[in-house]
Amino acid sequence: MSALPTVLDVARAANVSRQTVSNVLNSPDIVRPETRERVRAAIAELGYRPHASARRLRTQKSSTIGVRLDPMLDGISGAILDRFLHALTEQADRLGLRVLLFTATDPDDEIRQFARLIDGADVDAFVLTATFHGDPRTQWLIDHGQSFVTFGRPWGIDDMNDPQHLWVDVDGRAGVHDATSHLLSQGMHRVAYLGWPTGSGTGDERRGGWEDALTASGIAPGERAALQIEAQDGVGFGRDAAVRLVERSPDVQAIVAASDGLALGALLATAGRIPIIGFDNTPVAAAIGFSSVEQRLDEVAGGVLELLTGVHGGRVGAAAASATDPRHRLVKPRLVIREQGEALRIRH
Amino acid sequence: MSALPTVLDVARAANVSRQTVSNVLNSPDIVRPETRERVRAAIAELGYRPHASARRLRTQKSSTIGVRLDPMLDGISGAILDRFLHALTEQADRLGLRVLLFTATDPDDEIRQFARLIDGADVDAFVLTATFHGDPRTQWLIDHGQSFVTFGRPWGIDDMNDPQHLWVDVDGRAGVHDATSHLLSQGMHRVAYLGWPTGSGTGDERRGGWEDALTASGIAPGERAALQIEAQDGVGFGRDAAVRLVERSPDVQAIVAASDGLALGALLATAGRIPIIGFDNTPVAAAIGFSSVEQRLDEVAGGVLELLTGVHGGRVGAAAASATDPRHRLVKPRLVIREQGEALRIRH
DNA sequence: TTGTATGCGTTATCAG
DNA sequence: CTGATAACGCATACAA
Repeated sequence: MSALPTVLDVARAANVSRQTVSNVLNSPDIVRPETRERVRAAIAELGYRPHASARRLRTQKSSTIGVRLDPMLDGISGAILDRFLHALTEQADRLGLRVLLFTATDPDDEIRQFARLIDGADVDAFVLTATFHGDPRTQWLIDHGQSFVTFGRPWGIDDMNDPQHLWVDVDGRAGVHDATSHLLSQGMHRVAYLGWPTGSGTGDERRGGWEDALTASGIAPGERAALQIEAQDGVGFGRDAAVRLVERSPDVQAIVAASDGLALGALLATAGRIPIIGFDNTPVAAAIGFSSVEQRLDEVAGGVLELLTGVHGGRVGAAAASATDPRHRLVKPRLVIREQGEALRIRH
Repeated sequence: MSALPTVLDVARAANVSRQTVSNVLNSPDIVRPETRERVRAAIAELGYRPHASARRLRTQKSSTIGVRLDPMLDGISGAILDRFLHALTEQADRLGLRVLLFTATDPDDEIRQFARLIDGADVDAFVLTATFHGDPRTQWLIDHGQSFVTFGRPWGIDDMNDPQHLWVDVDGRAGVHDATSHLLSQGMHRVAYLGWPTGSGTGDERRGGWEDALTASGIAPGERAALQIEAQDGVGFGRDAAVRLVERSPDVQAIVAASDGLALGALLATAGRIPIIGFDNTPVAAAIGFSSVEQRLDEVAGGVLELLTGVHGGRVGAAAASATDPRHRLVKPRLVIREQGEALRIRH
């Protein structure tokens, strides 16, 4: 049951010294192949595993990444964090890293948690989500020399070039651009955009993608105005806004929305009669059956870990590469097309 | 940056010996108050934190709970794990416990992960979710003397009384009973049930709650048959089934569903004209606006931790109490009533 | 009540 | 290439 084997047990079983065992584990190449194999056999036979805490105590590394579990951001698309976490955990495991969860009530509290986890040597890097303009957390981490990567651009300051701030983000502009182009290419010229109020970095980028596509397609900016409407995130808000939109411009042929929540609202408002494309490809989009822009969270997770374990990543994992390695990464989303309306065919 | 203070630094600063400091931390009551305060002041001043790995090495406890992050079970209600995780992490933190994530592709792989995490002393207890009939994981854990608690009953064998198996579950029967009673008390006598096919423990329990309520209300079992319909989980399946139900029994006055996914389907099928109550109170229910049975995941998380740290919990946390402590816990869900139909009012 | 000695399992250093 | 010795930071049995 208990009484896990230690290096010493392995050493005895293989007839070598304790240190040789350690070497086999950490620098296999400096051990004679014959001995190495003998030790490996003993390890396998005894089912030995290095004791994580002991190793951490010795190496002063926890090989653990701290991730804050947000209090469920926006109702319907809260599941995206879930999927990100899953991808992150899975890939971290392959790199010998663990993922430790923590919670916090607000950014200041989160900073307190940082300090706690660092001081306890529980964690040696952080992954931050839901970054926002003027986020105090990143500055604190930089000031305290901690390694971290954010999922989300450091909106505002210095965006692309801050050498201290490693980040991965999804290219929402490209995603919405693709969605819009797809609809345009199907012959629908009056593609509307249902987005969040101006001012959020993410939201403005996404709207930009729609604008770009329309412009490229030769739609006059003046015409664009009639095809755009803003709403807070949420099914109800989306429905109301879509109703107003259609009243104002009855000839709308399709709608691209900034989120699946808004998309669902638009779908309800239009009874599924025109194509709607959402964002995030949440389970709801899959369940109801409408197209959506998928974030490719596995790619994001991979990018986060790559940055974290890379040259600029700091204390985590094996560093080796040139100093010209990228410090950020923009992941291109993927458009998931679905036949729409099946689930929405309503009886009366 | 680094160079964290150790007990020794604190001891020097407070002019005491090294383990007086340790005592202040672990058994404050055996230290003279005056000294204790002096030590505490030094701790505060230096910003000292016990080194987690060192302590774990010494105590042979990791104070860490392993949780498997499922690959997102059933589309729409996958978010419930998310909320459970959040509650668990938050409450574990208050008990000085950490939550470590891992993933697995199937039960056998999960068992391999168990072994890995145990052997590495990364974790000293597990919380399992999504238990099923004949689950090999629980048997393995029992055989290997590991402590664990499941969120979900060990369906099948020995349910309530297996002394080896600690579990917490939500009383789905009571939840559906409440939902049904609520509708009955509003004067609707023909309350239908849209549930999963017979055979799943969870599903059968929930259906039982509906049957109980109808029976108590004096509805004949024969009449019940016409009011019940089965469907796999999913919005589309729920919609189709609800359509058939209404065709078969046009006088249905309300529907209770086994999940929010099914409920949403029913809502679409009936265009929101009759009250529908779902299960799980997912963000979708909140966003669209229909009633649902809430699982109270904070209660579940609390129960899990209580069992884990209690007498029967094994290696985790402080054990102290009588041997008659409960080995399982059934959490009563809460009915969340919402005004329905606002979001579903469709334009044509 | 406080101090002293010892070991948890690992890895790093340095001698053979 | 291998083997002894020390140290990571903490906690506990024991003696003062």
